[in-house]
Amino acid sequence: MDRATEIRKTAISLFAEQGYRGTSMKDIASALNMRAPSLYNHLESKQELLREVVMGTITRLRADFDAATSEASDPVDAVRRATAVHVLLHARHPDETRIGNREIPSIDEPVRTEYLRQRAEYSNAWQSLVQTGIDAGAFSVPSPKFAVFAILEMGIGVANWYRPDGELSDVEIGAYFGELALQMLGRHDEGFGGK
Amino acid sequence: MDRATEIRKTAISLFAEQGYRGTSMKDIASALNMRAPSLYNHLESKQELLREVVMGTITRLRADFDAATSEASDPVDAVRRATAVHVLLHARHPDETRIGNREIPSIDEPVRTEYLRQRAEYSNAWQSLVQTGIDAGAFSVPSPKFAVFAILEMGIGVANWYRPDGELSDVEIGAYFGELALQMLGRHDEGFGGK
DNA sequence: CCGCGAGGCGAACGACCGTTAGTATCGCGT
DNA sequence: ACGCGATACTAACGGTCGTTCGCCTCGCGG
Repeated sequence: MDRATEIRKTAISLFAEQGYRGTSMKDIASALNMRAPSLYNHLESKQELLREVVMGTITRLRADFDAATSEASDPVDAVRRATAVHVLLHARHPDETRIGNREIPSIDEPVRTEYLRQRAEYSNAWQSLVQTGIDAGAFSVPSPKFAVFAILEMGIGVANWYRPDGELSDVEIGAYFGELALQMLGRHDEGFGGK
Repeated sequence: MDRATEIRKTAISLFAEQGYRGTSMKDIASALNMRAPSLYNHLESKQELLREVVMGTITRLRADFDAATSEASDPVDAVRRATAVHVLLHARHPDETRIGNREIPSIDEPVRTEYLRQRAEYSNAWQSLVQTGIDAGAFSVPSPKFAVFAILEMGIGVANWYRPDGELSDVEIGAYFGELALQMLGRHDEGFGGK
């Protein structure tokens, strides 16, 4: 692993632990037995590190969503798969996703606006997916908009408590939360706790 | 409203919007047409403002939980009430709860450790509540621990999207999420009347 | 063996931060 | 009318920050 990659990994870890503004370039350098000015041989600015993390993560999240839903055979399967990949990304990359959720005020313009736009598009894609399911008669839910918010937020929260050595693996939690999501949407066909 | 209260309200608003470290004493003072040093006639330090917010919020959350569950007649009712007050606090105090969830790295020791301890106790109280329901045969859930995490996180998320002028009021969302929580726990008896 | 680029280093810069000290002003109780 | 407490102000201090600059060393290709 080359220096530039080491620096980025260390920065992500420290940003997640201490916050972006609570982490100095000296902190990052010290963790690699370097001095702060030496970092600038491998990057342009501290802000660049943050930008790479948050934009990379939202891009990855949207790509996973698109892949998952395009593989699905019907709306129920699509929601199950989309929830699973949403949860999986948060379980496997808790540092990156926490930074993306907590450090929004630390992102300089114009990147912050673009980042928020992409997040809104991700949320909108979910709303459309569920609406398609409702139109197809697959779901029965009093307030689909709020149900989707609930599904997304419970997946985001996985980054705060998931531990690889816990009683369920990340894949199992993804499957479990996929079923929870379908329950919350009032899935009509049979299955786990369905009506 | 006296000056001390005005300062605290302004600080909460700015901390929520820009982050604790992204907000300077000058920012707070400017919003009140003051100079930064004048703030010190009304407070001891910037950190004191943060401490008051986060400790006040977790104390309020635990008190509401205790009140809600002690009024309940059975585990199903207790979970419904506990979810409702959890959601209500996050809907009505989004700034304070967001600060409590995002600014953990900004809290100086020893307050941070004490704050995290109180959060853990709140989470533990929820786990116990649900376990009581399972023992009483009211719930059937494959992984109660993770179901509780999901319920708590989906309520925390309300602070990120709830708007007072939305299609549902905060009380309605609290009731709705209470039902979602019971679904997620695989409630055995159905409806509002209990068994 | 030489040259050169990559990458590390100390020094330093300008900006900003939280906070303190000392001073002025205003309004109220007496 | 007077004094005093509350509260605002300016000036300033010590510290930290991100970043730039110039230098030095090291290893490798020719």
